[in-house]
Order: sequence, then C-alpha cells, then structure tokens
Amino acid sequence: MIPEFANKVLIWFDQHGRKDLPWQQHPTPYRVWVSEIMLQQTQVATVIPYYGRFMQRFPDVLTLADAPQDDVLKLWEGLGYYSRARNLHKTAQRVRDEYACVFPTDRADMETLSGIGRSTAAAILSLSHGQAHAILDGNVKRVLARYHAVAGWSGEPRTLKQLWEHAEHHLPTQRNADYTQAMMDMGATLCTRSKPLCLLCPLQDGCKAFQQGKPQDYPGKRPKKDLPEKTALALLLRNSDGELLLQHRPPTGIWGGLWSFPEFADETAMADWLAQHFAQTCIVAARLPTLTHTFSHYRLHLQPLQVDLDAHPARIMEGNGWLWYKADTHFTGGLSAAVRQFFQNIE
DNA sequence: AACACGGGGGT
DNA sequence: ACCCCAGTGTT
Repeated sequence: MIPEFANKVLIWFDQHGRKDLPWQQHPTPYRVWVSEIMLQQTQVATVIPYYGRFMQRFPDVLTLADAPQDDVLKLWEGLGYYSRARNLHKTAQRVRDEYACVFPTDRADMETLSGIGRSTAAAILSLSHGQAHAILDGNVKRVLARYHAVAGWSGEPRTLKQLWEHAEHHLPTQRNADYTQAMMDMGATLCTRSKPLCLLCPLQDGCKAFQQGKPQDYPGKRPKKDLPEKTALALLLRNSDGELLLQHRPPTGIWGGLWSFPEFADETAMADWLAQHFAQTCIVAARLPTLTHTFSHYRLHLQPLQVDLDAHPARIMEGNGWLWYKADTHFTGGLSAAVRQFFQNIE
C-alpha cells in the first residue's frame, strides 16, 4: 500500500530524484553502509571523491577488516569526525568475525554495530534490501518538521519522538528503497535549510509550514551557547635532517588515532618533557603564528614553538607512536588538521 | 561568524 | 533520560 504522501514523493522521485550516485550502483549493504557513514555530517559533493578512493582501496568488508587502522584513517583524512572511521573499521571486523562477512539483515542486529544507529541501520536495510524502515537524517527531519509544522529542536527528545512518529506513519510498504532515497533527495535539493523551493515541491498541498508562509521557521534551532577558548602549545621539534616529530594521538578525543605535533599545556611541561627525552639542551628557536581551530564545543588556539636539535637522535622513538616527518614523507597514517594546516601555510 | 549534521558514551 | 563529545563545509 502506498499512502498519498509517499505516492507524491515517489512520483517526484521518478522525475527528479538522484539515481546516479556512486553508491546507488550495485547498492550492496557494504557499499551503502560506507556511503551512509561518510554522509553523516558531510555533504554528497564532499563525499563522492572520498567514496571512490575508499572503494578502490577497500572493495569489500573483508579487505577493510584486514587493513591496518592507519590505512583507514589515511583515507578519511580531511573528512572529520574520525571516530566514524574507527567505528567503520571495528564494525568491518565484527562483520568478518561474527557474521562471516555478511551483514545482518535484522535491524536490531545491525544497530548493535558500532557507528550504526536507528536511522543508519534503517537506511542500509532499505536501500540495499528494500526493507520497509523509516529513516530520520537531517534532510528527512527538515521535510517532516515543515510538513507537520513540528516546532522545537530535534535534539529535544519529545521533538525527535514526534518526527519519528511522522516518519513511520508515512512509510510505504512498496518501493521502500526509492522512497528512502526520495526523502533524502527532497531534503537536499528542494526542502533546503534556506530558500526552500516550495513552488516545485510535490508536498506543497499538505505542508503546514508552507500554509503558514514560514518554512524557514522549521525545524527549530539548537539553543546556542558560547564556546570556551582553550590554548595549548604545539611542539615543532626539528632534527638535524629537517624532519618534525609527530605523535600518534590516543584513540579517543580530538583527532583520535591521527598523527599530530606533541601538545603541552605550558612551557614548563614542554621543557620537562624535552629534558626527559633529549639529553642535549633545547632552545626555542621560533614562536610561530598561532593556529586557531574551532570545534563544535570549543575554540583551540595552538601556539607552535619550534625547537631545533643539532642531531638526529631518538631513532629509538620511532615505531612506538612517534615518527619523524617531512612534507614528502611517505607514510600511511592520517594527519591532524593542525599538521595539515601547518604544511599548507608554509607552501 | 553562525550554523547544521548522526551517533557514541557517561551518569 | 539526560548530558556532553566531536570537524568540516555552507550560508
């Protein structure tokens, strides 16, 4: 059965929906899964080149599971939210070990996998198997919030609950994959955050926000709070070969699992650390311009201090979460935004 | 400069 | 059930 709402959406999809995205070709659970994880917090145009490189290097779940984590992070470099890449890798290993490389077809099973919540599980099963599950990503939230004039921000549990109820209510039992894709496409191309193209929208008739004449009022905005500012010192320790010391960051927290400059709260901490690891006297050679990084919940000011060593010591450090790096060093790990920004600045 | 984005993890 | 965490691109 196809309810009226879904029928209009599907008719629109047949004429205007996207059918040539890379992950729509051979939409296996693996290919759809990778695309859905990349598309979390990231737009289609950004994802496409990453997706191509990823599929070339990791054509199937076994290849991904067997790869070193550094290789996975390297291909994720620049996409942000690196826990997505770590979860992707971990989930590939679980699918290999617990499901013999075949993704579960049950939504509850799928939701136990790291990085896959209700909406992503639903999207994978809908797009790859045509199972009738509702999704609720940012695009669909916007369409439904406007159509039903759902006030409030979807970060509030009761608003989110209402949106899920609407999503479930409109679900067709036929053509579910097309419907899922259509809802995402409508949110991305028609029912956009600003300047929605209501005149082209197949749902205009029943849309409460349109009737009120204020589609831009939905969905409700997240309450804003001001960002704390944090400062830290980044050590640019250069050896006599002109290489810089990089540290493998811990698996969680900012830039988790990526390689970055050693970071210190203050100069005392840095001096102590240098004295402990390097017998020779270390003198700050330069204070470089501050790098500023804005995260969603704080702003980080990194003051780079350059320290030059008159030798190439501490080869012994290599391999244990440390490495000496030059712009042309070939290595497979991902670099933090700070390191990439630094090398961009000197180019 | 403000804003949006899905899920994990802790309490 | 509630909070906090995390990076980049768009507007």
